[in-house]
Amino acid sequence: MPKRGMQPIRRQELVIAAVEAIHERGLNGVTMGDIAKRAGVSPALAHHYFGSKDELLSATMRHLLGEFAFAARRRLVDAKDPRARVDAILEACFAPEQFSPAVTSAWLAFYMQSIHDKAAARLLAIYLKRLEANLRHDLRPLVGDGASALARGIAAMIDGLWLHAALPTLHRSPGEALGILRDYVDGRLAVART
Amino acid sequence: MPKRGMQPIRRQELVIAAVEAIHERGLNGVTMGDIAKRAGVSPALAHHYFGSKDELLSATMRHLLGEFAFAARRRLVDAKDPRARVDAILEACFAPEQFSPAVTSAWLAFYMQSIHDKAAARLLAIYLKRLEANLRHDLRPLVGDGASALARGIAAMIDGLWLHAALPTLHRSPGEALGILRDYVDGRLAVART
DNA sequence: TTTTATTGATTGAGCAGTCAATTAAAAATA
DNA sequence: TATTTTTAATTGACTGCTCAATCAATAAAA
Repeated sequence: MPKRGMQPIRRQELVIAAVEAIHERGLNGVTMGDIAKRAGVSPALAHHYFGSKDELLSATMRHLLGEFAFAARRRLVDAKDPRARVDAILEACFAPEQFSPAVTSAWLAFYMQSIHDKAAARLLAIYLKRLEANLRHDLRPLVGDGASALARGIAAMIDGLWLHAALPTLHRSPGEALGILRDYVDGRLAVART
Repeated sequence: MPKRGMQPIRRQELVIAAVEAIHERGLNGVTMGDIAKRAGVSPALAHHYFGSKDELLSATMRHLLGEFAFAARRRLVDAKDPRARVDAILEACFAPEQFSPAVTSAWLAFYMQSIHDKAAARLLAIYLKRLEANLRHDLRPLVGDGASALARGIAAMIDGLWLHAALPTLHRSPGEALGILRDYVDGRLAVART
């Protein structure tokens, strides 16, 4: 039952299925069969559209990076002062779209992957550098020289909170995570004003 | 060339080799062959002493948990006031023994594993709960009701800093990580004293 | 008739786990 | 002390399974 123009639809479906499959089985535990089954197609079709498992996983990673960039940009446009811009970034990190269990653990799986995979490391480094640069830029007027260290601290805490949120045993909520992050930032800003 | 009494020695060697192999190949990418080769024995011997790959990896996880508990206890004995006790825990997390690239990425690999593996999740939950309970206990006299949230924040930041330290692209140092953590704690303590 | 979507069957590699055979130390026996 | 026996360490060869990747065949739309 072939309908024309399926390519972009199937690619999208497979990428989304990959996120969920990674959540269930882990990045290396997942098989093309898992992903294809979830997308409702045959494993052969996944190969047809992506050429290889590596390519499909790589596309999945780019998809996540793109979604986050979009969420952050959307929140940044109507944030005027530096403090609001910092908050926009924090909110983007814990918005429901970004923060479903499946999306979070796929993100973290790619973090782990980039420990020993150069290609993944390159993609992730771009994302992390940009995130820190944005934070540093907006923090500079607020804390001066401490901006760089604070940006690194915030970036680290975001990832730590994601990591803990991904562990089902701890059942942490996004709201709680945001609160902890804001307390951190407020504490540093208070010290800087002294 | 069989020498008697090799069992404990080989088990130890294999566990340490497993940590390094996990660092290079990831938890699911690693094979019994990788680990055995690094330990200088045949794959069959690894099976002989551990029965299965799962058992070897589980023993490796327990090894890491045990080493950390030891490092923390050692630093806690001569920490007198609450603030010194908090610092003892932070220092244990970033002490050179705990903080080699291989050890850090093996830790994180087990974090990821426990997203979809019940047995790993149980072990890790015990560790995390105990860490947070210790922090909370020592923070209570310093920040009162905020102790619980601050303990969670510190635990999250520790793991985030580990995660970033494991990414070779960012080349972060343990000293920097400790500085960021201490700034966080100091900021919150200053706010609490107000 | 051409092009695109789709799959079932197949291949080949890699790997966990098994087993029987080998070696040498230690213990038991003469 | 000299010997035989037992026990532990160790491995190479083998088995069976899973999975990524390929390909030829089919079906429908254009």
